[in-house]
Amino acid sequence: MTAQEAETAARMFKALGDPVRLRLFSAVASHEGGEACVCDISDVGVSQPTVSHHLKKLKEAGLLTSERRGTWVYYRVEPSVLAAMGKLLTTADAA
Amino acid sequence: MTAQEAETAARMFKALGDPVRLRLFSAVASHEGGEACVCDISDVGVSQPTVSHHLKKLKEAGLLTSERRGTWVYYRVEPSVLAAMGKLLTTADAA
DNA sequence: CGTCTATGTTGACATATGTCGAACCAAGTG
DNA sequence: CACTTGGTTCGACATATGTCAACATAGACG
Repeated sequence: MTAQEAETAARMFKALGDPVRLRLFSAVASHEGGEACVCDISDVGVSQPTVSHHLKKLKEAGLLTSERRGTWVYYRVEPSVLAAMGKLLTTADAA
Repeated sequence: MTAQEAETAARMFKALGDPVRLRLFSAVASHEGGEACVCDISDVGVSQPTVSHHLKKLKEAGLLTSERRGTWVYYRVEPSVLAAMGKLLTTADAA
């Protein structure tokens, strides 16, 4: 595993390395239709700006995408990235 | 996913959220016999104390175990934890 | 247009993190 | 016992991170 590969992969793991982000991510992933409005998942125990901040981080890490539809903003998971991380874990030998 | 579950899982993701740790972890996992002496994996571009520091973090996160055999200290991966993280990723919906 | 609701952005601040050099411990060797 | 090699711990420091309150923006709706 090269330094650059590690850098890229570490960004994704790091994004999930915060309890609030992990819960937000899980909430989006488990929500009906694979997407969730912010208002549906923002009861994680922190203030609303903090939720927004974490969602932005997850988006920057490439784990989520967002789309505004009218009043609400919907987040959905990026499936390919999920698969890549899982593979990296189960076949760490080959990495 | 409860706050406590998230806290526990996030610790593991966080541990892999640093490029140096990810490389160390990958190096141990991919090493012959599933274990590696520190001297075998310490060429990741940081000083040796830093390597030791990161290995300690990985150990605290439950991802690695260490054992001293004579002069050298050997690290090996904790397979169960790996499986748990992989499962958490691929079935984020059920989490 | 004005205003209300839903999100995002900014600024500030306390704490955590990654890094190193120096000092320290552990085992082997003379 | 002194010396060397492998590894950890300590102390310090710069930077990153998580958090909030305050402010800003985007649509909806009258």
